[in-house]
Amino acid sequence: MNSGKTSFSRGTLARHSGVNSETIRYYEKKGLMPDPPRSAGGHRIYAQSHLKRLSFIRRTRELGFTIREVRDLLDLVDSEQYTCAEVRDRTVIHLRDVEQKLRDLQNMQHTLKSMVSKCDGGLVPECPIIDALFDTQSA
Amino acid sequence: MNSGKTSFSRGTLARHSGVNSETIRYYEKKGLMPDPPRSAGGHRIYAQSHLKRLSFIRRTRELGFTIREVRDLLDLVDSEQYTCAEVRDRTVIHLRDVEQKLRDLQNMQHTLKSMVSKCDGGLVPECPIIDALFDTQSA
DNA sequence: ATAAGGCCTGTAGTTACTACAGGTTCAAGG
DNA sequence: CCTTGAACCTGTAGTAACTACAGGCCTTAT
Repeated sequence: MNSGKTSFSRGTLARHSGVNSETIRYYEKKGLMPDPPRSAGGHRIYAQSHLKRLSFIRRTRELGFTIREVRDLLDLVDSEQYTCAEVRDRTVIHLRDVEQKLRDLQNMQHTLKSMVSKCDGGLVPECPIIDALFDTQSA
Repeated sequence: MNSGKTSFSRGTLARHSGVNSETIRYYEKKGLMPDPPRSAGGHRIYAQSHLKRLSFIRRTRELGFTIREVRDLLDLVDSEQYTCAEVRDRTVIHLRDVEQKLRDLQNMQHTLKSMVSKCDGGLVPECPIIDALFDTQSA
């Protein structure tokens, strides 16, 4: 992929970026990727800069940023008027979200574990898990 | 709410269960809640048993079970042929899912934290976060 | 008896994709 | 140069789990 090719198709971009080719079209519609140049027949033509941008999007999505957050981040970068502080602020806000989800999941894990531990896995329909879930008092 | 009322409307059920009244209709369509009896004019009429079932659904959803998993669990309970072992197995499977999500989020948290720590929050557009995200080499 | 509120139905919107159908274009091999 | 099969084009529909209408009927309290 470093073999000097300076332009490529959507499928090739997909392969090199690890993003599904339909998803590339979706990102274009959502304003994350620019409308690329087209061939005479209407096919999209991509360059290295597109690959770089798409990789940014993929990495940012993998870190759990929403499409909207990614777009805002890209808009900021595209404006060329961003400061490091702005970017950090957004990242910190996202980090807080992640940490909240983490706490929620830890609570779930705790509850599930304690339900499972109360259960002897017997062959009868007397189940502390079902009881716990049906019990109106329990949280 | 313990005031002896033996039947109530959808809105009242919603208030008592903490589930949005539109969501009750949705659960009915998805087969989690039964088609309830109706008044002469077509309004749904609910009883205590519905409140109990809906609370079960809410609690189970809060623990991160999918609609499908909740329905399967309810089908099992409704069959009255389940064993404690079956219920525990499903709960353990779900627990594994939760723990995988937990690990993913912990990775995110770690990456985000390390990006933020590399950033001095300066007023210039030279940002280690953006660099990290744009850098094709980084994971 | 009447008016305000709640309920009825079906449908559309949300997020972030993914997967077609039906038709055109590209590129490689002969 | 021509053929052919793969890849591309468009728009739309499907996924999960709700939520929010619109337009109209029912209930209930005064």
